Amino acid sequence: MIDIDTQIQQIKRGVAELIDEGELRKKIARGTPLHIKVGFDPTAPDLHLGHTVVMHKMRHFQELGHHIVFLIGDFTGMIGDPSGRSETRPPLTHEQVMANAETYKKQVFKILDPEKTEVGFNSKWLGAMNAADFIRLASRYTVARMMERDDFEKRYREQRPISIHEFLYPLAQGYDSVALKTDVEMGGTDQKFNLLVGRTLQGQYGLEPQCILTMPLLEGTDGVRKMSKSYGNYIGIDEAPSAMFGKVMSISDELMWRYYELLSTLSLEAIATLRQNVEQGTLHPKKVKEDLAHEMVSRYHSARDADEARQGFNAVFVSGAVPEDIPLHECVHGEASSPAAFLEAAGLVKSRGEAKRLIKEGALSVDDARCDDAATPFSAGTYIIKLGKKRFVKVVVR
RNA sequence: GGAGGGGUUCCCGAGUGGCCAAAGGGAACAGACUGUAAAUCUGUCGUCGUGAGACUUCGGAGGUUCAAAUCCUCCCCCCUCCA
Repeated sequence: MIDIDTQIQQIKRGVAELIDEGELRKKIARGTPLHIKVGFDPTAPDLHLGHTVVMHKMRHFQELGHHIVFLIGDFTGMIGDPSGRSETRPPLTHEQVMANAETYKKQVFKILDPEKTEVGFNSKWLGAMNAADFIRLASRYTVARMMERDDFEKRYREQRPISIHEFLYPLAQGYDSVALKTDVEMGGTDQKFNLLVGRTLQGQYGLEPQCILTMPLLEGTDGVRKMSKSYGNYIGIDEAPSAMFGKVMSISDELMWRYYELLSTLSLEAIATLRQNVEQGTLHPKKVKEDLAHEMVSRYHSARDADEARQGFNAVFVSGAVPEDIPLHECVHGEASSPAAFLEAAGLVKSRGEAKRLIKEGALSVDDARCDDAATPFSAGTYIIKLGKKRFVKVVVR
């Protein structure tokens, strides 16, 4: 076994909070692999870089020889983690859950070691409970303690609805820890409340309370809100190399350091050196950001893809070249062959009016020349159309 | 069950009969500037139309009126307090 101090040191790196270090030391000292639980929602199989922060920590535990349970919350998914935004979701069918689980596996094993990962479903024990069991579970927690949760407290204060079943979510998640006799549960800092409920419930059921480890939430590409699919500020780990590269490049310099800290495998010392060099002006921040983008693309695709993405990025945005693989749109001369018409037909804009506005704003260029004319139909031929900075389409007029 | 408050365009939020496609902010998009950065400045931001203008939108359905997001009726949903 790796000695305890080394383990603790590695485990603590990058975490937001660890409850409680002393307890964790004792658990490790037992010498048997710890049972680490991390829960995932069954509805969102499109993982993004925000999810990977926790996964890397899971990976660290695996490397230290511990046992990871990747728990898919197929039962709790029927409730939906209370956020105030989401309504109750319709329960997924068993087939959907299994399909999502497969998608998860495909993605998470880019980070986790499949040999050392147990994939579980919490419907196994939660689905087996009857109404009386649930009442007994609910009796273990009080409304006052439930209202301590930031989200509940806030919504109550703002007179926004809280449904009773939302109280069941933390309880059910907490019960998972009872059922699995979890030693450590991990999650984002937003999960702290739920994780603590698990800790409390374990005590109520006569078990040794789990340790809690929260990881910082990664901000999305806007640098403000946490990365989330619903905010549209995410970088998916299944995204194409060029898209992934471009999205990383679009983050601010300040945010870049945050991404380095939470996503890169570079040592904290190495990152500090980079930062120092940038601040002293001896290293260009764009280069540093490119390296980060390269690292991400290499991890989820390949080093070669990353090289190509870097080249493509610089070709398109620095040298003004046309990217490869741009969509093709065909139309017939005289029929919707005016700029405004084919922009709409090609799906680059939502309406004819939007196309016209953009053209008026000077966003359209045809074969590298700005085009201000929304109405004149194109004559037969092939044109490379650029709308704004990022949207390209090849138009063939017959 | 009773009393009161509320549901507005992607989000927040103003708007109590015509000047409202609806203030303001945010997001988004475009232009300038750059490192496709960020920040900043400028502009756009319901649909159709070159335009004048037409059409659809303010929880839902009806109604009053020359005219309704604004008034009336019924219904649906949310919140608070009392029971």
